[in-house]
Amino acid sequence: MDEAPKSLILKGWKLAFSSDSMRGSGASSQGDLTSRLEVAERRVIRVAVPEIGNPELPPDDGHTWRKYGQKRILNSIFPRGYYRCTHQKSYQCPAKKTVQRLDVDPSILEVTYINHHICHLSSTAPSLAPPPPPHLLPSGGVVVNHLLTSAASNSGKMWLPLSTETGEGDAEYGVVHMADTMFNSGGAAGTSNSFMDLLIFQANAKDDSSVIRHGINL
DNA sequence: ATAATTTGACCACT
DNA sequence: AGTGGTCAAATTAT
Repeated sequence: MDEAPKSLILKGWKLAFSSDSMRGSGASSQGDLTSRLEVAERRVIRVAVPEIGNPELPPDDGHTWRKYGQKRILNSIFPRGYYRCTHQKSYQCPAKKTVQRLDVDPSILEVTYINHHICHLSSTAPSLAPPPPPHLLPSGGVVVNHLLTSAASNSGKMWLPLSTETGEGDAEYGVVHMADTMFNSGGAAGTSNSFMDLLIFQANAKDDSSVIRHGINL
């Protein structure tokens, strides 16, 4: 029902990136399933929702997502959206992502990325996806990319720390650069790698010419 | 017509 | 039993 141009919404996005692998919830307690079968790591990114457009519209990370479900979570007044890589059908991209609005901060969207993208391999998309930059790093990856491809030359980027309102495990973090990541599968049992690199990426919309959108229509 | 989104129900795990 | 997650069918949008 809404047909708001996504391209415009991307302007002025603030991204808070926190990488964190392995959580204590669920499987880690028993240490059974955490063997190595499910290496699904989850990265939690916080983004400020734009004042315009759908507040639940997640930022473009350079990949197309297909919503496959929405569920209401206890504790949250807002429902959680489940997205999957559109290429999963064509490329089997295991990448998934969930978008949840913080009840405490409706202006913040908590996007949880699960798994990495494996698309980009086949160049079936010649003129599609001009965004080269967005690439997750080799492991540990930082999925945070900027849609400002053409604006790469733009120097209006600012990295600053974003809030910590929850004051939970997300204690204060210093600004960092891209996560380095060293997690790997398996070994981690017991390894305390609760590190979280947080970085905020503010896209300056100085360059309107930046093509943030990639062909979505078919 | 195709593809994506929507909503509900089902399933799995805790 | 409850919650969270996924699938499936229907609907809507492109």
